[in-house]
Amino acid sequence: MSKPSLLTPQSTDFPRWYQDVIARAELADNGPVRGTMVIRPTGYALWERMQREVDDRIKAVGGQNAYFPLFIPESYLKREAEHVEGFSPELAVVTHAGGKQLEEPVVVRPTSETIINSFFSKWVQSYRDLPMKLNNWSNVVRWEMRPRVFLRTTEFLWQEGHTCHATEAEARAHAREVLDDVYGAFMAEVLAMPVVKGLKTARERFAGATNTLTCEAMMGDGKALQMGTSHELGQNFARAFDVRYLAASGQREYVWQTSWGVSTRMVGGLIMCHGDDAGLRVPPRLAPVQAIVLVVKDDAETRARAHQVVGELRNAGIRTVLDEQTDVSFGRRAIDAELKGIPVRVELGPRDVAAGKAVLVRRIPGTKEPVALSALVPETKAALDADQQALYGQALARREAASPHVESIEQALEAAAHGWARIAWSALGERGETQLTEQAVTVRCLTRPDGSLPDSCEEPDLIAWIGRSY
RNA sequence: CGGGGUGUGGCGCAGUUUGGUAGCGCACUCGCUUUGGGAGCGAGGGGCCGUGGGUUCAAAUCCCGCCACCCCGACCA
Repeated sequence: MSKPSLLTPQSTDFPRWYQDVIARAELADNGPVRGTMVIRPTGYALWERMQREVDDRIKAVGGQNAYFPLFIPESYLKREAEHVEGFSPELAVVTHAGGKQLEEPVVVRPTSETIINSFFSKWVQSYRDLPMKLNNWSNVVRWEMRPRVFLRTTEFLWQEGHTCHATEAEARAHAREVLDDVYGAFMAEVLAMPVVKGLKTARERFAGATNTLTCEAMMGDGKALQMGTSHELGQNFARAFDVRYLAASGQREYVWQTSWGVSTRMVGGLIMCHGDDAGLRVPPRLAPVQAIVLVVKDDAETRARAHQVVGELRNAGIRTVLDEQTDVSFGRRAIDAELKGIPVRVELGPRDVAAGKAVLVRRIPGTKEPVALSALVPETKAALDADQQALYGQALARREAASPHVESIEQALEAAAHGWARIAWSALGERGETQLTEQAVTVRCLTRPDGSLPDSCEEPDLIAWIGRSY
């Protein structure tokens, strides 16, 4: 029996491949309104795991969860000039409610800086109230021109952190702490995605920010995806919403602020970064299901042994499910597990049970080997650890191989056909950036030559990372 | 908004050039046989062919208008 290729080869038609994986792994569907997304249980489980991991890290840097309204008075958006200019084209505005026209329209939040600052102005009174670090897990709406499932949907789920600090230095340090200890660490350690952490250029900066810090990841086809972002807001919103505190000196001062977020886009990034032609590959530390025990044939002894194996794996702290639907063909079940990217599959049939063994199938390296049942737990643990590292290593190697250092705009454009390029920011400049934009290539971010995060775009000797995005 | 393309059962498509009353694969239902890599055979159910008009004895097919969606750009977590 020949096995047809599961998916379109990703090298030739990557977005199509991506859509295919999403549909066939039962992660999400398109909603009835253009650009909206319905997340299925399998996809949502990935998001839940991400939420939990990110939430833990937010709390570790002092963040507290709160909740703010979905509807924002239109006038709030208008208080910060750059902010309203940046967001107005993509706002969903409610003009009618309760059966009549509203006196003042309300917008469905595209982000919550304005509404949260209206409360900060009440809640922040003294230097003793600072720093105030709030986080809002919410949904937001941005009517984008070109939606794409998970990557850029009209409605998306995210977390948005908003903080107030007494000094500029403290705010800047916090924006960097979030980028490194919350986002960068989570992406590297859990998502197994190496990210370049850098500064956005003025052109790419968030509307209303004084600096935008970003995590950029390379996808399997060489394109770039902004995985998360952390903004220094300066005192822009503090002035617009009158967020002031009484300092120890007795002076009233405006606070210095940050805001930062990651979204369901990370689910898309995960798929496009690690997926292959057989579907998803989910890093073990993230995987909602780390191991699936598959009963090969309808046999009482095999079934009993499989239940026992599941118990042992669970006791060892491995998130495990049992598949004993022997009325569905073996191949179907094996391939479903593969498509969904479950890191380890334990196949157990009568032959294995008789031999005191099981077949350990690892999704990430694609290996398959018999393992003694007595050694199954340690072998599974070792495989999960090794494969988490391997996935990160593969992604990093791909990025390094596809990010040459170049010296001219022509060379940069050439490299951007397949991946990224690194070029001296001084050799590019804002004029060069405009020139790249005409070819749909953008400056993803600026870093120092050693890859660290610069203090500002004006620092000498910066490196511009350039590439295409979705 | 600019440039391409597509609309035909739930999904993916053929049929359109050369009009003759709709077909294939997957999925679904039932039965039997299967189950160590997307099972096989048999029997079924399901479509006023995007939409409005026109030509014709006859339109998925030809003509005119409209609408929707997709892809490539502008937007972007």
